[in-house]
Amino acid sequence: MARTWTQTRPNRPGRAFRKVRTDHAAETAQDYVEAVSDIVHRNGVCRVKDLSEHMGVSHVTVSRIVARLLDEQLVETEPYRPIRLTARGEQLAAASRRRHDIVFRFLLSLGVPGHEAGPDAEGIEHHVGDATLHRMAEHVAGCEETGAAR
Amino acid sequence: MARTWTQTRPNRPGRAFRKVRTDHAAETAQDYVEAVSDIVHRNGVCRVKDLSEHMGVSHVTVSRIVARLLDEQLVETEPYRPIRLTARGEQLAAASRRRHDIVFRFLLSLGVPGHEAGPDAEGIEHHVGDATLHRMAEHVAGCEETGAAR
DNA sequence: ACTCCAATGTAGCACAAGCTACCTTCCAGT
DNA sequence: ACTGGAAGGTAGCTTGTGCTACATTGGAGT
Repeated sequence: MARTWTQTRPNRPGRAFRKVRTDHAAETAQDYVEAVSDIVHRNGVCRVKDLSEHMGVSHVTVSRIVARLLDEQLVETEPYRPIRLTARGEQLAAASRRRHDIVFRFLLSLGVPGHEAGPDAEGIEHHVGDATLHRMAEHVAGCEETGAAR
Repeated sequence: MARTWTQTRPNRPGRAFRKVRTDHAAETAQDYVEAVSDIVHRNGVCRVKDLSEHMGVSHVTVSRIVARLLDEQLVETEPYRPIRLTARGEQLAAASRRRHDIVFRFLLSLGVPGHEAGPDAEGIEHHVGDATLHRMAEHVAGCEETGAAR
């Protein structure tokens, strides 16, 4: 096996590992903002219920997270009213969706079947750095140039 | 505003959402078990201190997580003593490392520079399904056949 | 205009993972 | 043999995300 222990597991304290709790909150924000964007485009409005179904969690969880997005000025809403994205929220949603699309299409171009590429892209998208994303985009472009997937 | 679409709309293909986030504890277990394995191979023994440096968190966080791994019989240890993997722990570590290696080498074969491939692989490895992993392995094999990683 | 119920909000619990502050243990060097 | 400092354990707080149970709201339909 081509890998030695110290090569890929540098003892650089912490840098290679995420700070789980902190990062996760940011990922969640992105996921929700992206979901709001999707739902608004599809349904016209986005309600707590829509989000709770989309994310597969209870409405309680959703409304707490929406409250945080409100604090962060990513969404605006009032009690019992639909949820809209602010300009900042739209920006974040667009960036997230772009990233997601690249990862998703990259997986397809790799030959991963669509039913697995979707969930995998959801999980992966938050963990690809700029260089990796760029390489993925190039790979997708290369494949689409020379024909269908692979 | 008449919302007549109160029934659930299934997610569109390609937007299937990530599962419950309680899988997260399992990811942590894998990361720690892999780290213990790495450290034992490198240093001979693995201490709480080594883990806290490796993971970039305080020793308190480490010892709480180690206690959980103990419950799950993935490691064995005693107070103030080094941490060893059980047979189950070794198994899990081996599986995790295999997965990690494939993702890491795949990123390299894509042309991602090593200093970014490491952290990205850490994040990505837990979100790669079997089909994706298989495709990645094939891609790596293909690249190593036709020459070095670009 | 009222009423009923789905949607939403609130209270309060669990648990993971982060921290600081403080206490205990072990062992290396005298 | 002693002891001081590093390693590790414990207490207790914070935040994030999940839940159930219960209270409130608003709008659809009578």
